[in-house]
Parts: sequence; structure tokens; C-alpha cells
Amino acid sequence: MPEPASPKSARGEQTRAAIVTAALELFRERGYEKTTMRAIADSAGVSLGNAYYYVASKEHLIQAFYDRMQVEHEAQAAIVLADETTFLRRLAGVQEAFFDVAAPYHEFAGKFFKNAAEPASPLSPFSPESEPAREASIAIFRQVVVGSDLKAPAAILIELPELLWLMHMGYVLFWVHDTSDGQRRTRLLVQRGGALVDRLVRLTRLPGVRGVAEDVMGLVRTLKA
Amino acid sequence: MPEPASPKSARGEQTRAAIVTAALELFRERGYEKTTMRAIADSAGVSLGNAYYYVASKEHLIQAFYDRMQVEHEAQAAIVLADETTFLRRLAGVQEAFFDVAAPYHEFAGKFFKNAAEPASPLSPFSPESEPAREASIAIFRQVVVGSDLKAPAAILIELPELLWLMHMGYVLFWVHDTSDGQRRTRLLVQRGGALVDRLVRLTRLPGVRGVAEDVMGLVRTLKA
DNA sequence: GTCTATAGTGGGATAGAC
DNA sequence: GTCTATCCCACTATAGAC
Repeated sequence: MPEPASPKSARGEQTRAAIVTAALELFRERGYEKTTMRAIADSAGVSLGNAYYYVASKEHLIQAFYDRMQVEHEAQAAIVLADETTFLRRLAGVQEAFFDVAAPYHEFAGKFFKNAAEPASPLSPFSPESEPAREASIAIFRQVVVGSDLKAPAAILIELPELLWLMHMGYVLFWVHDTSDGQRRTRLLVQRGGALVDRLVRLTRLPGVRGVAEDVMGLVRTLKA
Repeated sequence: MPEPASPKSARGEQTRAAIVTAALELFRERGYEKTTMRAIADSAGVSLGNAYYYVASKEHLIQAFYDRMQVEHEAQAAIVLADETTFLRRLAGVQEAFFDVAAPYHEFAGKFFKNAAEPASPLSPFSPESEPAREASIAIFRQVVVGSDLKAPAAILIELPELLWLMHMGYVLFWVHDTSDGQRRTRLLVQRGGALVDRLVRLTRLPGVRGVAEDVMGLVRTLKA
């Protein structure tokens, strides 16, 4: 049992980075399944054994891809959030930014997506291992809400970022299945879905609707616990 | 390229059945991943190569499992639908019936679930290959609606069965991730989610809400096309 | 702690003879 | 339609260099 996982020295860090970079490049070029660990090791200039010294399995290399996407999304989202003030435009802008960032990897994403879908997998967006990335993503949606002109009951505003993140996961699910060119159907969904959410949230000020909205929030809270 | 997939002779059908039966038994005993194609072939009394003459891949064997579940769900749902008349009770009953049927396979389901999540996979619930099973499932939800006391705009009633099926898929997603004992959190979700849907659909008769509901339906129709 | 080289194992999938 | 033999590749094991 080697189990270093996180390198101890600067040199180790460099080697690890070389392996990850080589992997991501090959994944994008030939796809996940057609990229062998031997090819990754070769391309990184290390032995197969050494590659396994740094990455626990081929699947674990996917986490590196997530991390990169998250960082890029944050950067793009920050631009939108600095410019827009209305809830709708902030929401749509942030969501579109994600699919802008993800677009080059659409085919690749479809191939390895199944690894993220397994509940027990550390790659699942709901896993404990994914918590940092998940929290970072939810934080973006929190900014969408708090920096906006949105008016709604406090109980709803508090739960909303997490709900938007969940919706985002749903969009991603749609996206990986979306074979329309440029994934324009996903764009359509994001645009119209955003307008819908905007209307729905504002509707919660109507007495008849508010009760239902509070039930939704109660249910979400219950299931989170 | 052999590509028989569906056997030509009675003998072939028998061989295929033996393979599928052996596979399902082993899957339930030891789980999907720990069951090798060699073990399946052995257990069915055929050679490995012959097994591959009948099933395109190990993943394809999962379809057989789906089919069995679908048949059992239909049977249980029929009992509920014969007894209940209110929309809420019909919906909740049918959904609970599914998780009753699925319960013994919860662990197994988590293990192979990822195979269903890959968009390109024939095992995806959205794939063309899954259309028969999907339509059969939607048909159950259509019965939930049409045989009930539910009153709502026609445009909504038409789209509702498919939406309920989608919600059902969401529940299944939650279920495979649900580690609470007996998956009681999923039961809770189904119960409270059902009550929520009931209220929401009836709310569509309010003028302010109706517009939003029609937008939702429009969006769904657009994305289906 | 980092890395190489080499030799395996196990299991999904295929080729080609019969 | 059925077999045997083989391929391929993720992954492991080990022994040792720096």
C-alpha cells in the first residue's frame, strides 16, 4: 500500500501535475475510454508504476477535470456577477457561463459521466469527497441571489442557492444527453428555465402560492437533514 | 460482427434465456461488478464466446433486469389503480409500488446504476432502445391521471403523465443515493412530493399561476421536439 | 519519498476454426 | 451456433536505484 495521493515534495507535485495534464489532453483528444494508463504515463514521461504512485485509479483523474472546470466557471461567473444586478440576468449569465466553459468537453463528458453517476463513487457530485467543489459551486449561486434585486420571503431566499445548484445539476444532466448541435437545446432550457424561476420566486409573495412554496422549502430541509 | 441479438431458432432462444437467467441470479447474489462473464457463461453451461454470441456486452444484461422490474411494477400498480379514485392516492400508490418492487435490489441498483447514466448507453432510460419500457412506464402514469378526479386545464392534463414519469426518474435518482434504512427518506419524498404535486396542479386554476404553468408546458413541449 | 523496470493477474471482448 | 485461443488493458507486485 503506497497511498501518497498528495505528494510530499515540490518535485512530486510537479510529477503529479505532469500526469494530470497529460491525461486531460489525451482524454480530450481521444476520449476517456480510448486513453490507456500506459499512454498517459508515456506522455507524461513517467513509468506506469509511477503514475499509479500518484493517482489511485484512472477514474480519479476525472476529479482533476472537475476542479479545472470549477475554477474556470468561477472566473467566468465573476465577470457576469460584476456586471449584472437583476436576478434573472445574474442567474442566466452564470448558468450560460458554465456551458460556455464546458462546451469543448461535451463529448468527453458524455463518456465519463457514468462514473459520476454511481452513488458510492467519490466522483458523485453528492459524495463527501466532492463537498469542496459542491460548496464552491453553491457559493456562486448564493452570489447570484444576494447581489440581486430579488424580493421574496427570507425562508425562500435562504434555501434558494442550493435549489439553484440542484437545478444546475439537472441542466448538466440534460446537457450530457443533448445531441443538438452546439447543445442549443440546453441553451434554450437555461434561458426559459431561468425566466420561469424568476417568475415562480416572485409569485411566492401571493398568499395562495406562498403556502406551497413553504412546503417545498420544508421538504427540501427535511431531506437535507 | 455476429449481431444476432435476437435469436433465430427455438434452441437459440433457450440458450439466450439460460444466459440471462444465470446472469440475473449471479447479479443478485454477488453484485454486478463481482459477477464475471466467465461465471455467467459457466453457470449457464455455455462457453464464454457463445455467451457473447447472444449478448452484445455485459451491460446489455441489465436490460433484462429492467424488463422484469417493469412487469412487476405494472402488476402492483394495477392493484392500486383498481382501488383508488383520487389523484393523490393513485399517484402516491403507484409510486410507492415501484419502490416496493425495487427494494430488494437497492444495493444492486446502486452498483450498476452508472451504466444507465451514460447518455450513449442503450441502457439509458432516454435511449431509443429503452423506448418500449419508457412508454410502458409513462402509460402507468397516464392511467393515474385519466382515471382520477383531477380537474385542471386540458393542456396540462395532456402533458402531466410524462412530467410525472420524469419526476419518477428523479425519485429513482434520489433512491439510489438514499442510504437511510429501508430507504425511508425516499418514502418521505414520495409522500410529500405527491401532496405537493396535487396542490400545484390544482393551483393551475388560479389565473396568476395558470400563465406560469402554461409556460412550463410550453417549455416541456419544446424540449421534447 | 520518488521513480524505474519488469512480470504478473483478472476480466471484458474478439477471431477464427469447426 | 458453438467452441478454443487470444488480445487488450486496468491494475498489482516486487525489487531495487537515487
